[in-house]
Amino acid sequence: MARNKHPEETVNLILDVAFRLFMKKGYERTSIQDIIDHLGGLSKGAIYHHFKSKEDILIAVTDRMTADSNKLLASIRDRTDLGGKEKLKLLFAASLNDPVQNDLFTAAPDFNNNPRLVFSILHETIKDTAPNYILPIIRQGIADGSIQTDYPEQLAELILLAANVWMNPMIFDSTEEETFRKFALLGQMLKSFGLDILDESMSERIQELTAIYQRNK
Amino acid sequence: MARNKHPEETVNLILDVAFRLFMKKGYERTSIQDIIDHLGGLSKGAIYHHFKSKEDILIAVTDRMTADSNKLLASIRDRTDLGGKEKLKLLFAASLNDPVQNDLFTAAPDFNNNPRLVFSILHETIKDTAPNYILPIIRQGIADGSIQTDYPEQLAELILLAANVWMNPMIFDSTEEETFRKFALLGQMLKSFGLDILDESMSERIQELTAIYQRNK
DNA sequence: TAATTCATACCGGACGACGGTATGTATTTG
DNA sequence: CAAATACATACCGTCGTCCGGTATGAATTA
Repeated sequence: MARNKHPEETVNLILDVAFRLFMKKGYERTSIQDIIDHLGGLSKGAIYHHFKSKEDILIAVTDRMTADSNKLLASIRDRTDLGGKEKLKLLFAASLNDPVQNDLFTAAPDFNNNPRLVFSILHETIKDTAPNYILPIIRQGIADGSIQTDYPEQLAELILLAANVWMNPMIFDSTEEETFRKFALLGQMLKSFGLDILDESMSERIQELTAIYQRNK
Repeated sequence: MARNKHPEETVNLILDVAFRLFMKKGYERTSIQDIIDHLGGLSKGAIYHHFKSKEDILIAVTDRMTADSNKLLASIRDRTDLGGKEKLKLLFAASLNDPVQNDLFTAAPDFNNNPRLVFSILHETIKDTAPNYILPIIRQGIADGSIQTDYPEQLAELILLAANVWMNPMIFDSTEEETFRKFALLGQMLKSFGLDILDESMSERIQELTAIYQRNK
């Protein structure tokens, strides 16, 4: 393979291929050789020139996955025209309606046999998304009176764990019906914290995503 | 190593060693050779005589871990002298006060770098414990009027996910303070579902367990 | 403009460790 | 005593990683 004048293209190619394979076959069952075979001529040396290990590729892949999502979260978090509760609601809606969700659910990653991926999501959710994106919003909500809780950090974690992990139909292979019921219960729980932020259109949307996943898995 | 007249002892030895290593180093970073080295003379042949794969050992290890716990859950689930809500409360108390928890938290498994273990817990919680142990109790509670919900399956999952995974200080390396606050928020959430089943003594107990973990990790 | 230097993209084989298997042997069991 | 079982040993293919080497291009110098 000829030397690429724009090495970032090579990096992106490797990440594209690795992403697809990790999602389809799982991290542990994807070998470096598998990746090479889908690289169209590039070699093992190329991979280890750009990444220091297989684990390093996984980290880059998940980083790229969440980068866009985090940008969306940050843009809502940093708005100055909304109260805390409004931001939370918008955040749910915007995340669900993000068109890239369609791509992800169409890809239908096999999380059921993907300990590494699930672990990454879990870890990222608790250690990054909750404290850096949800917590500031909740704090704002406390300040402006739209959210009441004595445990903002924990509320951020619990909400995200339920919404990001438990509600994710790809992780626990939920049917449309189950997703609907999970969403309803999540709504009740949020309401009990004074957060009446889920609505019918969101429920329909997540059922739609579930259906996409079930069709393509 | 001489042939053992009681092969179950060999099986248990293998499981003991594997358990300790999986907890300390994580599943993926524990090699078959590591296990052999701690077996006191036994060889690879012995392991592969009793287990068909490394994964198989992990399954046996986790099965043994949850067997006792499940026995406790079943004994409460099957009592006929208690209402649904009372059973739930007793279940929380009994699980926390089980002395084997001290051993586990003293062992201080490194879940932070243990995707397989965390995944196993997550999977077992949702696919086994929730439907087989919690759900029947919730159904009973609905029947006897002590629990109200339209989504018993989902409530069982959500409660257990929060209590078993989120609240587990070993998984997210919580401090005593964080554990206390998580427990308080969990209590609020349960109360919102009409389940005022957490009390001060449980809070103290889980803080005690957290302290044990933090000392030994 | 041509020659030189140097960093970097990439190649491809070697290596050790890994999980797993085939086969042999001693001991127990029925 | 024969079959089944408990283990040992030698070995296999694959894996992730490393590393010496080459090709290419950009910057520097002449």
